Amino acid sequence: MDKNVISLDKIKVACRDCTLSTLCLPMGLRPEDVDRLDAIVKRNRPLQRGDHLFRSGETFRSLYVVKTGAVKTFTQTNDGDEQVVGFHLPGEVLGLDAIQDGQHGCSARALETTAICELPFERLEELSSNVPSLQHQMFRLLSKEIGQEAEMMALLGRSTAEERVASFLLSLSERFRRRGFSATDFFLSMSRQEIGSYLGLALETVSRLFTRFQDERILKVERKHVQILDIERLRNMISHQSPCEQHQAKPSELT
Amino acid sequence: MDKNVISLDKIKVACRDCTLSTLCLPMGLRPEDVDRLDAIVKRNRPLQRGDHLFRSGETFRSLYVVKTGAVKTFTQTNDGDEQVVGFHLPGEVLGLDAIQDGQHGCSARALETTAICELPFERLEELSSNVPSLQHQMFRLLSKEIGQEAEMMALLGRSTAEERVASFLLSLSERFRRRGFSATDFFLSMSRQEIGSYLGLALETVSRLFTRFQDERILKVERKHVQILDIERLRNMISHQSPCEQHQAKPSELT
DNA sequence: TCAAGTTATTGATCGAGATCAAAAACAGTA
DNA sequence: TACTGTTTTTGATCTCGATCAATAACTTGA
Repeated sequence: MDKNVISLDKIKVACRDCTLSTLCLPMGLRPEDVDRLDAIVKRNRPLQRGDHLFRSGETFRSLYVVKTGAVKTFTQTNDGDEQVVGFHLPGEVLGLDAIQDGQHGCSARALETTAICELPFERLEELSSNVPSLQHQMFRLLSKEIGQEAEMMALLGRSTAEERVASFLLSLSERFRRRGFSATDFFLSMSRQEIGSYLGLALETVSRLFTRFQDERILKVERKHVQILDIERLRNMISHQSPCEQHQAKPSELT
Repeated sequence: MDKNVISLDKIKVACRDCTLSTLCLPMGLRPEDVDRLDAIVKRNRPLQRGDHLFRSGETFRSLYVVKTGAVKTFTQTNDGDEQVVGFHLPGEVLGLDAIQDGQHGCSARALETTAICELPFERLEELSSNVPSLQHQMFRLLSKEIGQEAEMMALLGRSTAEERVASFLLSLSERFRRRGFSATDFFLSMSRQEIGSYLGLALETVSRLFTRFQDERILKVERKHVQILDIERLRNMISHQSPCEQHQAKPSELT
């Protein structure tokens, strides 16, 4: 009981005190506007592994931000099994695709115990009208999602299994780093099956690549526990799969 | 000279008189707000086939709406050749991914003679702040793009070459239909190469599938000219690739 | 501590689609 | 009208990763 209160307390951090505020919506807002945003945020009790945050087809009412833990989004394929559409780490927003027609186009469930901030969309929209910098942040947020999905399309359209797994690991690594965790030592909260589904690969292929990367001393993999031993070799995999000129690093990539 | 004036006149239709207004941003706006939107739209002279609308890396200043014609967006792959990211038909918006960091992440060039409406983004943002229904439309627009890209990811991640080409043709068909053109008889403004790049297939595979669909009396293909003879068979290709239950049509699909 | 279920690894085989190659159709131009 | 370059079609071959199958490792609960 006492323990429960404490853990709920931890979860109910105001936006202004939240460590994620640089990743999440408040970025670039004036303190008083952060407080106004804070006022509309609902902080419900955490989800347990396997709990649904929302289901495909449900009416869209809110955006959700992952605070701690991890969530996967997925749809049903024609032949019945699930197709993973994304993995969402702390500071990342879910539900953006549902604004369009007012219903969720995919389902979301927790991969582990997960705390969520809920942003009722009508109130968020209203607030955006009154706070230009919030409107701007919303546009940026949506735009970022579009850019990231386009990158993913390029990955799925063109790349080999090796490149896909390398990209996936680098993406996780970078996202953990930004959140203040180790970029080279982390736990996967999703199964090989789910990784495969997300990357358009069979789960066996994912497993084999993990094994191969381990044999090549690029990784150390122990079930869910991954250590990146040679991040440069991973980077090289996605930048020159062909014996071609090194691409010029765009300045923006250094940020 | 006279002819030129006439064609420019045709292009400079006000939003309120534009046949695309149901597809484009004005949808759901009050007439007076449409006029305010209209006031910030720049209508430059048409692009010729091969002209760039913008290039990857350029500073982002405006969104662009295709008025007539067609545009492709693409990025450079590591091994030098281009990866097509999207095809854009009349009423569709380009540049949404660039809001995020203020520079274009892909290049856009005209596939044929193309008229464009330019929407300077700063002014659009300002107007959105003052016109809640425009802000709402902007959110919907961005959200729609996210949903469509997620669908494309699913297609690229899971589907066979046959399904990809079938989906591509159905998508074009539907988009032409909405614009008042024939859904079963149209010209492709892009090459097999470009289709293949977009769908993650070799151009030879695209060509072979066109030939096969023709042999099976599903299509009639003559270079760029496509006629869909049996749209139901195309639809079946993407809904049951496996001998499984028919999926329930969502009500929203009937719209 | 054992049994049952789940998830991951490893091996063997097969096929869809890439790649290589050449011919054919077409477009632009002098 | 022939000439040059591009785009498309068609054929032959090969490869990557899917699929099938079995075992191993881990997890959970009684």
